[in-house]
Amino acid sequence: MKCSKVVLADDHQFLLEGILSILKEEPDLEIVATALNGIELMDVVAKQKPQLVILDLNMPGYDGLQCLQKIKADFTETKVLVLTNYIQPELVEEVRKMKAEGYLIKNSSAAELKEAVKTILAGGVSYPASDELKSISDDSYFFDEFLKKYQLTKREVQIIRMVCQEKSTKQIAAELFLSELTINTHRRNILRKLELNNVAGLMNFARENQLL
Amino acid sequence: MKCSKVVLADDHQFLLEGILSILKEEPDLEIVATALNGIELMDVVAKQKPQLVILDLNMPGYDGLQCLQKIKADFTETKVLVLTNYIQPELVEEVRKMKAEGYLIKNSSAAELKEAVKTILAGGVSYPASDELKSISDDSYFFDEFLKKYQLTKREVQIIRMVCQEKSTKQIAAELFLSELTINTHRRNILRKLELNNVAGLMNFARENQLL
DNA sequence: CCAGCAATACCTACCAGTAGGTATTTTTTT
DNA sequence: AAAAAAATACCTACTGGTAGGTATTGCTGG
Repeated sequence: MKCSKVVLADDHQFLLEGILSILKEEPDLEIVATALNGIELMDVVAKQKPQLVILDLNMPGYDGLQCLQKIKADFTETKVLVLTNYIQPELVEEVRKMKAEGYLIKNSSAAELKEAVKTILAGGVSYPASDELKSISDDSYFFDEFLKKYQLTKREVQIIRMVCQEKSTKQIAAELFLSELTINTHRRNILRKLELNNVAGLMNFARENQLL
Repeated sequence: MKCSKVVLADDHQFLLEGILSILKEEPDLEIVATALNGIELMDVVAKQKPQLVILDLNMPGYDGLQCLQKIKADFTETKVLVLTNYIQPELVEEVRKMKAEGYLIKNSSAAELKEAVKTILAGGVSYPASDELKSISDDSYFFDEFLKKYQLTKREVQIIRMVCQEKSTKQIAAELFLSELTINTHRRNILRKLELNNVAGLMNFARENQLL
C-alpha cells in the first residue's frame, strides 16, 4: 500500500498540531498540507488532489459545510472526514446527505481518529453509531446528572433546544401539539430555575452545557 | 534548571494531544497529567501541585473561570496559562483580574505557546498585546470580508456581541453612552440585514461566524 | 395508598424586542 | 468639496417574551 495524501483543515493551530502528531505515526499517510480556513483549503485541495480531507466544520469565513459541498462537487476522488465539536443529529444527517465519508466528534480519542481514517481510506464510511448519538444527547448518566444539577425536566430541555433553534413559543406549541400557554409556563420555569432573564442567557447556558 | 511540572486541561482530546506534542519537545517541562473537565483538573492539581496549569476556558460542567479562581485561591504556587477560543477584551480583563499569569488564543502558533510557557515559568506574565487584540477582532482581512459579505458595520457587530452577552437594549445603551432608541435602530438593522427574526437566530449567526 | 413531581393549561400584566418610517450629524470615500 | 455610508436619534405600533399566581391531570416512588 502506498502513501495516501491527506489534507487537514482547522482554524485552530493547536488542533492541527494535535491531529498531525497523531497521524504522523501512521506510515501509510502523508499529510501534504494544512489549511486554517476554507479559502486556503480549497486552494490546497485543487493543487494537491488529496485522497482525504479532514475538515473542521467550525471555521471562520466560508464554513465547513460549504467546503464539503464544493469538494464533493469538484473533486469526486477526494474523501472527507468531518470533525466537529457538537453532536446534533440533524447536523450528522446533513453531513451524511452531503456524502462525506465520515463524521467524528472532536473529543474523540486518538485511536478513534486513526480508526476512522483507516476505514475511510479503505473505502468505507465512519459515522457515530446512532445509539451513541442518542446516549450522549438523552439518556446518559451525565444527562441525568445534568438534569438533577439544574432541577430541569426532560420536557424543559426539549423546549430549551427548540428555543435555541429560533423557534417561537407559538411554533413550539404547534410542533408539540400543546397550548401556547403551556409552553409559556415551561419557558418561565426554565428561566426561573436557571436564574436567567432572556433567550440570550438561555442560549449561552445551552451552549456551555453542550445541549446544542 | 530542573523540570517543571505542568498540567493540561481541555475537553478536546485532540487539542490535548496537540499541546502535548508541542510541549514534549521542551526538555525542561514534564507534563504530569491531563484533565478533560474541571472536576478532574481540581483533583489532579491537588495531588500534583504543579508549577503550571494550562487551562481551557471552554470546558463543560464547571467552567474554566471557576477553576482558575479555585486554583488561585487554594494553590498560590501554581501558575495558570489560560487558553481560549475567543478574543473578547472583557474576558481578557476578567482573567487578568483573577491573576492568571497568561492568556493565549487557541489558534496561536506552537512557537507562541512555548514562548508563553517559558515566560511564565521564568516568573513573567504573557498576555496578548492590546493592539493584537484589536487587530484580530477588528481589523483583520477576514473581518472586513465578513462585514462586506453581510453588509454589516463595526458598530453593528459590536452590538451583536453585546446582545449575545445577554445584555438588554437598555444595558447596551448605558454602556455605550447612547440612546436606547439608537440601539433599537441598530438591532433592527441587524435583523433586517441578516434576515433573522429574533435573538436566538442572531446568536446562532454569531456562533456560526465566530463572533463570540 | 398517598405524596410529590411532571406536564398540562388558564388569566392577567408588563416589559423588551421587533418593526415601520424619518431625520440629523458625523465620518469616510471619491 | 461633494457624495456616500455610518452612527445617532425620535415617534409609533405591535408582538412576543417575561412574570405572577393558580389549578388539574397523570405518573411514580416510598
